[in-house]
Amino acid sequence: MQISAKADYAVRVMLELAAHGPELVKSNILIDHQGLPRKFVETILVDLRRADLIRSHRGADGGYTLARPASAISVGQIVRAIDGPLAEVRGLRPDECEYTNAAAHLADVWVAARAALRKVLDETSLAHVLAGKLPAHVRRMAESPEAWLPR
Amino acid sequence: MQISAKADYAVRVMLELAAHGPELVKSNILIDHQGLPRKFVETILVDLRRADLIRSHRGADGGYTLARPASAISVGQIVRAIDGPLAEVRGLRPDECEYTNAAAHLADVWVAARAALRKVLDETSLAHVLAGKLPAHVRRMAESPEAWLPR
DNA sequence: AATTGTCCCTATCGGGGGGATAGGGATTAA
DNA sequence: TTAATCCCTATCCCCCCGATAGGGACAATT
Repeated sequence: MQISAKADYAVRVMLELAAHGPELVKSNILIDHQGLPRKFVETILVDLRRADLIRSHRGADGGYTLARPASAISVGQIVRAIDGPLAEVRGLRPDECEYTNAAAHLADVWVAARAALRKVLDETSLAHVLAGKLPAHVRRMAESPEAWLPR
Repeated sequence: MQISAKADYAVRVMLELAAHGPELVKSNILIDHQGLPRKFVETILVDLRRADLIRSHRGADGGYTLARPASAISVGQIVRAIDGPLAEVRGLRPDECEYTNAAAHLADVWVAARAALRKVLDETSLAHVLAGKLPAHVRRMAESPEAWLPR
């Protein structure tokens, strides 16, 4: 149940692109602004382009830009492009899991967990995060004081 | 964002224990009923005991039993005992993450995601899963048809 | 006290993947 | 032609995941 460094980096890079609007941004800018490891992020940028989340331009005056408006790209899409489907169990999607005996209803729990994640990650766009104005139900989640307590 | 095999196995073992009520259950029974790898599950049982989620008894007529009633043990507690804190980012809890520039508000998103997970996993007990009667808000999540669609 | 059945501990393994780097090739603009 | 940039492949290290082996500790029975 952890979020990979790669996915975290990917979202940060995308946010940095969103902040620069439609203009081309060089990888060095992204990397410096967020303080990320160079070569590693380069491979992430390739992944993001292949997932059609960003567009690239080579040569002098090259760079990267979002493939769509920041309001049309969700955090969930980015995480999925990098890490694969949300909340997999032993390499299976939650809905593909089959359980017997006492565990018969366990799949329902994993599916609910995935749905809960989707409600946050798929309904929060880069534009939301950039502006610091999250959707109401996400904001309520993040604002609750107990959400910030360790467990 | 995946649920480890170890955590999945742990929950299934716990459910099997819950199904047997307060009586001692031998590891072989648990393993056979759920079709799990023997030696691997033995190490999981040790972890669960150290986390004070189960009690064990050695010798002939030994076995395992829940440390508390099934209604007082949540799926979240089990997952946490096995995999560590929910939704960590680069080994840090979401609330410990610090971001700058365009990513300034990203921590809010990770915290919201964790809170969403907690709402499902921490409020669903073994008794709920065993009976197939999940808490209302979890059931609503799991029942939504789109929750079962891949993305 | 010997036996038996169970849990318990440590060590180990193969494989894979996460995080990261190196080096150079391809492309574009000037 | 040159310089800047993205792009690709390969590689590295290391840790962890999933899983196994073998034997030690313990409790009950006899």
